[in-house]
Amino acid sequence: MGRRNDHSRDEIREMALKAGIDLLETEGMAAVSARKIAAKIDYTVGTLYLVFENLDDLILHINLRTLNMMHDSMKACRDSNYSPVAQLREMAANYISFAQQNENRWRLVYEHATEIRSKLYDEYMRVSQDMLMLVEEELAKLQQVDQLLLQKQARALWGGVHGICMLSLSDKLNHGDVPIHDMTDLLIDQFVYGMTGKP
Amino acid sequence: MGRRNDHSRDEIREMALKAGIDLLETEGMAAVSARKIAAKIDYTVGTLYLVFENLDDLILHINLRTLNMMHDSMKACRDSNYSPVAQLREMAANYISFAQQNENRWRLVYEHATEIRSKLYDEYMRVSQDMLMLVEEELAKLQQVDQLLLQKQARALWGGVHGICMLSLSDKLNHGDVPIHDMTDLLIDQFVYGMTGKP
DNA sequence: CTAAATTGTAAACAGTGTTCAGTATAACTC
DNA sequence: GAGTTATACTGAACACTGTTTACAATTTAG
Repeated sequence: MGRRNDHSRDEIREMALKAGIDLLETEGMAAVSARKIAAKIDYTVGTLYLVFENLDDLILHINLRTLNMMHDSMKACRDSNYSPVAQLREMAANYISFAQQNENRWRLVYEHATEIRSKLYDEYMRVSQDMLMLVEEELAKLQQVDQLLLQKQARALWGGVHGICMLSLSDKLNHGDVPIHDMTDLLIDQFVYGMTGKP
Repeated sequence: MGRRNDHSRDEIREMALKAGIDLLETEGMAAVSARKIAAKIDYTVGTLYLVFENLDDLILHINLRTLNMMHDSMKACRDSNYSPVAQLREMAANYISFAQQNENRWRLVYEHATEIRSKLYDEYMRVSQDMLMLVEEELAKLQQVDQLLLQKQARALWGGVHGICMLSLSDKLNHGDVPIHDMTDLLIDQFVYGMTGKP
């Protein structure tokens, strides 16, 4: 066909990402393929490679958007009326319900193996860091400790919430009839109590 | 070539699993393909499908072996001289070092999406359950609580250890220079202290 | 010794990510 | 306005993937 010039590079990028996300949400992770995305936006695979380094690059962009959504959602659930513990519980509930309602997007973030250390990866880190900061913030209200311990605590606690979420989704942990929120609440309560000595 | 009859079905199964594990360990998850396994054991792909339902089935068998190794390792690190907390720390350290030393095998267990609910899946559950029992056992020594709470606690705590391990391996959490063991120790200590009220 | 049952192969199918020679068209130059 | 260059895009190819199946070779049974 040759030159069309229907859309700018950025427009094609945006269309491709939207198409990829749509495929991911409606047909699952395996459906996110170069040819399917290309077909959806009415271009050929070659064009996709003009706009993204490779499929992994495209997927990393999708994942970055997902991570940002998670961060925004966690940020939006903050309420100054909550006690720190109540706030942490709320954020965990938020994290879990996002994962449940957007399972494919959530899984792609954590199950897609990515060996590349690109600029995208730094962005990954930054957003993950930002999410942890929200946790640190609440933990800081409960005690007077140095920055390093605060970091450890936040990572340990949120790693815990993440692990419970992960294993529950894949049903590898939640075999019994224990609701997920019960477990995160328990984790947060006991962790905080162990931290402050106060119930 | 036709009929050879060099090995029994079970022998071929065993050879295929060993070859798959070897490929996994030396070349990574992506290298575990039907053709590569077949080539390694000097049979064709068709034979593999005579012995396994499909590649997913084969991978599930590999994962089951990995899970059993993890369970055995955790069981072997038990020592009656340890206090319950020390024992939990030790088991977490064991869990993590296994994951670090067998990263590809560990990742395949938790990152390979498997939708199928086969007999293999029940085995998966059983072994996971057995691992959690080891945690429950230690927690039971620290307090007098009903079975349900004990289950919740074990799942919450071990979900936590798992999450920290997972995120650390993929470097999505451990961006700072916080050692993994520090975080699991912190998690365990604070969790247990929150549980018992004793340091 | 023949016939049947089993064992394994080889090729095919439909899909995947990725690359690239070639072409159609827009944009620029004269 | 014609000719040229640069750009945008295609379509076909390559090397892979999982999976199925017709067929051939060999063992076993009768």
